[in-house]
Amino acid sequence: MLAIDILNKRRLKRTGCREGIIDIVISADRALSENEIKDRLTENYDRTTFYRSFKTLKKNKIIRKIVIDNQLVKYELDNSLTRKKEHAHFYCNSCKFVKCLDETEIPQPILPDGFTISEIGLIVKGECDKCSGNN
Amino acid sequence: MLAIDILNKRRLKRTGCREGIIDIVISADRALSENEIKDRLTENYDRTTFYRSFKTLKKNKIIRKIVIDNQLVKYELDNSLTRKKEHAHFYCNSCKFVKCLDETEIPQPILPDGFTISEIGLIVKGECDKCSGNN
DNA sequence: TTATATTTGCAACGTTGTTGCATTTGAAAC
DNA sequence: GTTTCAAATGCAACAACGTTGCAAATATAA
Repeated sequence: MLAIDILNKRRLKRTGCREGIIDIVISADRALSENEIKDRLTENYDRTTFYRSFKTLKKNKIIRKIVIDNQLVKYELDNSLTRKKEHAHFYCNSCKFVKCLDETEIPQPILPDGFTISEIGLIVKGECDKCSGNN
Repeated sequence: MLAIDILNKRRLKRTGCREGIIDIVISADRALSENEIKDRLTENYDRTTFYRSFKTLKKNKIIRKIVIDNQLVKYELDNSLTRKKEHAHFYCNSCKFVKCLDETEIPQPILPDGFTISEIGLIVKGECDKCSGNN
């Protein structure tokens, strides 16, 4: 999976910032925060450019936003590109990493009549094995 | 249920800001944002005081934070005071209100060995009956 | 009424995120 | 390779959010 192909397929211009973000998210083994991504970029981009790139990539369903908390957001490759289904996320309060919980079932929400769903998010917080001392 | 009693029971000082926030959250029929609460307060408090009151009330399990999105947080009376169990929340993308989904089951997360849970949050986004045009 | 630990308000600061605008650049056409 | 033009970038400015340190005010307990 190449950043270039992903951008071309969506008729988005190939720019350094976009390619960099996509490459990093593709090769990451877990969801990353904006700063974690920024630190891994080989080149420096203006804050504005960086934010705008995220917005574009989100809108085009290339990356997916995982809201852990206000002021704490992580990004991963969109489900449509990973061919993963909707899944929950675990956040370790100590080491701050995020892990996909592929086994945990996302419930079918029971909504009042007339309500429609566009998105669902399930966040589990706690301590991972290394931080809980239970490993 | 009185704000005074809630504060006394936890040995917290009864201050205007704390009492005001608690009173508003008790009488609200849905989760409110900080600004919605601020607007309903009869007195004005400094931003710092307001934030610190929230922190204290959260820490003492009087109010509960519902993270809708980064930059959008709502508060409701803590489950321990409402005697409600853990429940999901619905957020209407159009009218921005939050509704408790008491019927929707919160799944038991399946975690790797050694992982522990402290908190779980299930947010459903979409359109309510009034905004979806399906009512 | 007094004493004291807590809370408040203010000033200052840092982060996050957006907008407008001039400049630069990617991609397509020639 | 050169030209063209819409789109993306970098910069400045701005607004909201959130925290910290500190002096002054205040709630509670003695």
